[in-house]
Order: sequence, then structure tokens, then C-alpha cells
Amino acid sequence: MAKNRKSCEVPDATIHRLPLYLEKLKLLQAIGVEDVSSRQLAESLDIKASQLRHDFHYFGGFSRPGRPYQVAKLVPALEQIIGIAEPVPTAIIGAGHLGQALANYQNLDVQGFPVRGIFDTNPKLIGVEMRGQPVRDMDELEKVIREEKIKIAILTVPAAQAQTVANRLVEAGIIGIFNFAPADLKVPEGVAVRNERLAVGIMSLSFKVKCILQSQEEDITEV
Amino acid sequence: MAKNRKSCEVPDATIHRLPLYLEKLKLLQAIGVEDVSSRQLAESLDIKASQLRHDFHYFGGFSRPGRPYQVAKLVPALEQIIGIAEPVPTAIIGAGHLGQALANYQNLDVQGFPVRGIFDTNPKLIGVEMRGQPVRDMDELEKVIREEKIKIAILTVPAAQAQTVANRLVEAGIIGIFNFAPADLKVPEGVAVRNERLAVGIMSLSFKVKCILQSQEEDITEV
DNA sequence: GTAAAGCTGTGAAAACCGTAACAGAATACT
DNA sequence: AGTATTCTGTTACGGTTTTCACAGCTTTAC
Repeated sequence: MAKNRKSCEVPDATIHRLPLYLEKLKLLQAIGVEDVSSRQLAESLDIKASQLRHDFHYFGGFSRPGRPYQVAKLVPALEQIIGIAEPVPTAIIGAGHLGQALANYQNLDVQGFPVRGIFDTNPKLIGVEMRGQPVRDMDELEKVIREEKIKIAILTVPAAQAQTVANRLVEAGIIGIFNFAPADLKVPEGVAVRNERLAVGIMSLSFKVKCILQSQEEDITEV
Repeated sequence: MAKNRKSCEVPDATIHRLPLYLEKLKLLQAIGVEDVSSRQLAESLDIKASQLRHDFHYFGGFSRPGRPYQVAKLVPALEQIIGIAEPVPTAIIGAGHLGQALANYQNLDVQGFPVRGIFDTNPKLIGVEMRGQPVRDMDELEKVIREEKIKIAILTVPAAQAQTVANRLVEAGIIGIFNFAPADLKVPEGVAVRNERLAVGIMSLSFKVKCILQSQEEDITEV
């Protein structure tokens, strides 16, 4: 189908907004809202209504002119687009503090990413129960990935081991890697990597803080 | 100085790349590399050399035409721009799993953000030692922020409490909030917020995974 | 000493994204 | 019934970001 192919040619910026739309819509659904206009939804997310409609337009539109969006139709449509209409089995590699935090992050399951495997090499951690399942030895990695049909892996190992582990993941059939290690992973085509660098986040925040402090100093000296 | 004011009018996209440049440069510095060309540095980060030079150009350039960049000069220059030439005292609000993970994230200190306060309301957590300091009661929040001159707060409380806590932080003098709660914080001008939504990250990854799977199916049926 | 190669700084071109404007359709109101 | 209002889908516009191209400087090779 041409539409599927086309629906993947979408700006990154739009893709990053889809989860925000879905989150807000689920919230509305939970409090019993049935209809929502592009303006209402957009304003609650601090964006322009035209942008929201433009985003939806990439996927063909979800309503008819003159009628607001129906929450009950929009939610499954977005889930379909994002790829979580069916639960996506997920693994966590690295059961350190961050891995534990993510394993216990309840929303992961709720939002469509049930954790079907937690792995580590540390003998002290192997066997420990986390969220109803034991931490497994890395030896079992390939076996569990295949048996549980895991497609996405969350990587929270030290940077030095990230590439080695990534190679094993790809070999075992993983298609998406959510990488928390500060390393640039090289993966073959057909594998998606998303880097989540906490250091980048806090540093760009720091840049803005510095700018705010500077402008405050200027204001003082100017007065 | 006009330059300071100007140096804050920089595209967000550029700001987000600065930490990546710094990280890579520190790595080069650690292995003894003295000079690096824009091409070398850019290629190791999977971006175009012209973009890197363009980014640096916002700050006036760091070399002279004809000569490559000197790592030893670039590192402190970037630290100055990002605002971490001096350590930036930081607090963690919420000592749950994620808060603990961040508190124990060694690099935070190394990268210029020493944790000077960890707070929670849970009596079971208060007093527990994390990374050499006790978890404090939220009652002490304002006092510690003022005493330690804390400017940046990492917010890892539940979404329902995020806005209330953010208000207290702003009131106490916090200028930058690194928000991990899935909530849209409203803050006055002069306060920077950076939202880090783990759910958004994994969902945009899921979108790409779905696209990869679809294109693979198409390839099969086409063959 | 001169030519060649390599490098940055810089401004213009191209690509991309966000915003605005409007046509057409459904509803609400008089 | 007819008009006004509200709403989406869609296209065109404007601004921003990325990429390209090149001028000018520095070193290297011969």
C-alpha cells in the first residue's frame, strides 16, 4: 500500500508530537470527553491549531470538515500510527539504577511496551525480582528475545559496552534501540536508534539558565 | 556586552549540539589529541562539517582560517558558552527510582552539575544516604536552595504534584527545571524548563520500528 | 620561492518546518 | 428555510535551519 509507505515520510518534528497528542487524548477520554476540536487540543499543548491539523494531514485526516475530532476514534488511530495498537514486547539491558527505574516505571506497560526481559551481567543482580520478573543473565539474551518476539530494547549499560551489546541485539533481531549510553551506536540499515542523552538535556538547560542570569545582570547595570 | 546578549540568540538545534561537541572533544582530549578539523569532529558525530562551522560561527569562531581547532582551547570555550565553566549546584526533587538513578549517575558531578540536595516527602526515604548525602524532607527545600545557591532542579515527582513543586522551586529562586514528569509546567518568564518525556522517546522509536517492519513486509510481497 | 593542499569563516542557496488563510462541510440558531 | 457559526482539510506563504560554495589564510611539498 502506498499509504503505509507514505505515512513513514513524515517530519521528525511531527512524529515527536504524536505521543503528546495521544497522551492528552487519553486524558480527555478518561474524564469522559467525547469530542475535541483542533483548537482545544492544540491550546492545551501550547501549539497552534493549524499545526495540529497539518500534522494529522500527513495521515489523511481523522474527521470531516465541519465536525470536531472524536476522541474515541482518534486514540486508536494514533496508536495504530505510532505502532502500539498491539503491545510491543520490550527488553531492558542493564539493570543498574537507570534500568531499575525504567523497569519500575509503571507507565511503560500501560503505554504499550510490556517489559518481557531484564538483563545484566552482574551476578549480584541476576535472579533479583523486578516488577514480577527476575533479572536474567546476558547469556539468555538471544534466546529470550527470540522466544518473546522482542522488537525494542532499552539500553542502559555503560558506554564502553554499548556497541558490543548493540551488535548482539541487532543480531538477535531487535529493530529499535532506545539508547541511554553516551555512545554513538553504529547499526545496520533497518534498525532504528534513538539516543536519549541526559547530559545533553541538562546542558542545554544550563545554557538557557546562563543566558537568563546574564540578561538579569544587564538589567541591573542598565537601571 | 552586546556579545553576551547576542550569544543567547542561537537556534535551539544548535544549542542541543553543543553538548555533543563538548562530549566528543573531552574524549579526544582524554586520548591526547591536540588538533581536530571540523570535518573530523563532524563526521564522528554524523553531521556535516559545514553545520559544525556554522554552529561555532554563532559564537565568533574558535580558530583562524587555515588552522584546525585546538582541542585545549575549544573545551573551555564550549564550557563557558554552555554555562558550566563553574560547577552549577543542582537539586533532585523526588527520590524515587528515577531520582535515585540520576543521583547515582556519576557523570552528573563530573559534567559540572554537583548534586547539593535530594528531596522527597516519603518518610521511609528521608534520611537515607544517596551518593554521600541524606535525602531531605521537602520542608527544607527553600532553605537548602538558598544556602547552596542552587539554580537548577531535576524534577522527578509524580505528574500530579509537578506543578505545585515547580511553583515552590521558582519561588525559592530556581531558574532551570529539568522536568521528567509528564506534565506541562507553567512557569513565569525568566525560568527555563526542559521537559524530558521518556514516553515520547520510546513512542517515536516505535513509530520508526513500525515503518521498518512495514517496509520489510512490502519487500517480501514485492519479491 | 612557488605551487598545492587543507583549513576556517562567511554569506548565499536550498530544504525544511510552522503559520496563516481559505474553501467546503456540518451544525446551531433565528 | 436561511443565515451565521464552527469546524476540518488543504494550499500557499514566511521564517528558520541546513547545506553548499568560495574567499582568504596557513602549512607542506618540491
